[in-house]
Amino acid sequence: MTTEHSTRRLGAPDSRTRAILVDAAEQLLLDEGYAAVTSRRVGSAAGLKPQLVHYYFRTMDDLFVEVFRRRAEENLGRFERMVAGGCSIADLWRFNADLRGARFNIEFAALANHRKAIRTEIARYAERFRAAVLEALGAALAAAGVDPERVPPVVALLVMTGLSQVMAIEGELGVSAGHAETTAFVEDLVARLGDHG
Amino acid sequence: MTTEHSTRRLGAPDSRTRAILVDAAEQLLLDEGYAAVTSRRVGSAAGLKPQLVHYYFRTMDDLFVEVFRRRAEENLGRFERMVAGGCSIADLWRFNADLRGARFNIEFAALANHRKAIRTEIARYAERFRAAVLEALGAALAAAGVDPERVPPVVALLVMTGLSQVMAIEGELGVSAGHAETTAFVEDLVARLGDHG
DNA sequence: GTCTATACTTCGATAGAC
DNA sequence: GTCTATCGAAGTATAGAC
Repeated sequence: MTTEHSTRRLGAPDSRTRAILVDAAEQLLLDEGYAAVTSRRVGSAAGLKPQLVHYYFRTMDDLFVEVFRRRAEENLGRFERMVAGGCSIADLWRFNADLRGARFNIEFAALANHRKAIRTEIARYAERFRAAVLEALGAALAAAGVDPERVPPVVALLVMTGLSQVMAIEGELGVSAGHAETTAFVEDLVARLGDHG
Repeated sequence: MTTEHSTRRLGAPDSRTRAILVDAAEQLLLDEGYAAVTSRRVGSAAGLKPQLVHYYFRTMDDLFVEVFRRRAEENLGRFERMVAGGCSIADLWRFNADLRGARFNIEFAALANHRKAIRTEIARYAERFRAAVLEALGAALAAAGVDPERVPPVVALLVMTGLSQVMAIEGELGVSAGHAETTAFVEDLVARLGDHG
């Protein structure tokens, strides 16, 4: 994460303990927000001493970046495997509408507000993911006979992303008015596009 | 904020100093994220002693709730004044697409993740605001001749909200691919609807 | 209404023993 | 690789003088 060198020892990246710490940090982040991810609480949640966090990660930011990166890579991998087998607009919508990652995204968006290293990491991933989805969505829309002049794929992508994001955030707050209706609307639209292709 | 009573003194709600503290807290929240909103930093930013924060607010949560509530009321007031004079779909889109509140929303969405008092406050406001916008948007869509059976107003509302939200979050990260194109698309659509009505 | 003083907790991080 | 021990900084909150 950083190029400065210090005399401090650092644990191996493939360590089992290290993975456990990342698991604990991710769980804390999801359950209680990023402010709860402290070396003491991560250690405790993992059943280990907090100093081990500093043995495996130079700083807490390094730990956050690792939590993010691990999930991002996993997500990107899943997406690429789905696309490789050929995928419909409905598949793309379902992948996108997965609520599992919503809280995760909110926390990291907030974190990115004031932690430079994390913002950089998120931006890099967001662009990679964006490009991958755009390519798949463009192909799927073309197959469904949608004129890209009339509905640019990138617009459809942003609408799709925005919809699932806003429903996820509101869902967490307990506000769900119109969600069922909107989901039904999108699924109907997507099904009709599927019939065409 | 709370019904427990303690012996501690509390400053007047209409105090000038209190307003300055809320200003400072809001600025810190926007600039550096909610984790930066501590009694020490708020006091320092306001040029006052941190203990004054505790004189005006029983807990830091009370301060957060006040920051949120003040802005929410102001926002709702502005919206209602706009609607009172009659408003078009374009007006609604512009109001919604105001990026100024994006960071604010992200921070509070993250805060709501783990602070019950704040979540309750946000949910209450979100529902009020949602109802107000829905009413205005429903009327504007009807005036533009949009069939509510074909495009339910609540769906249009969620699309609108989602779009501006996702563009705001990405914009903060420095990811802006497709944003200009999407904004142009929406503005064109909205203008065409305006011509009809 | 604002201050000093202070209690107590938790934080990130490091050094060095085993 | 994991532990004990420890530092200094920062956090929330309260009591009481002025």
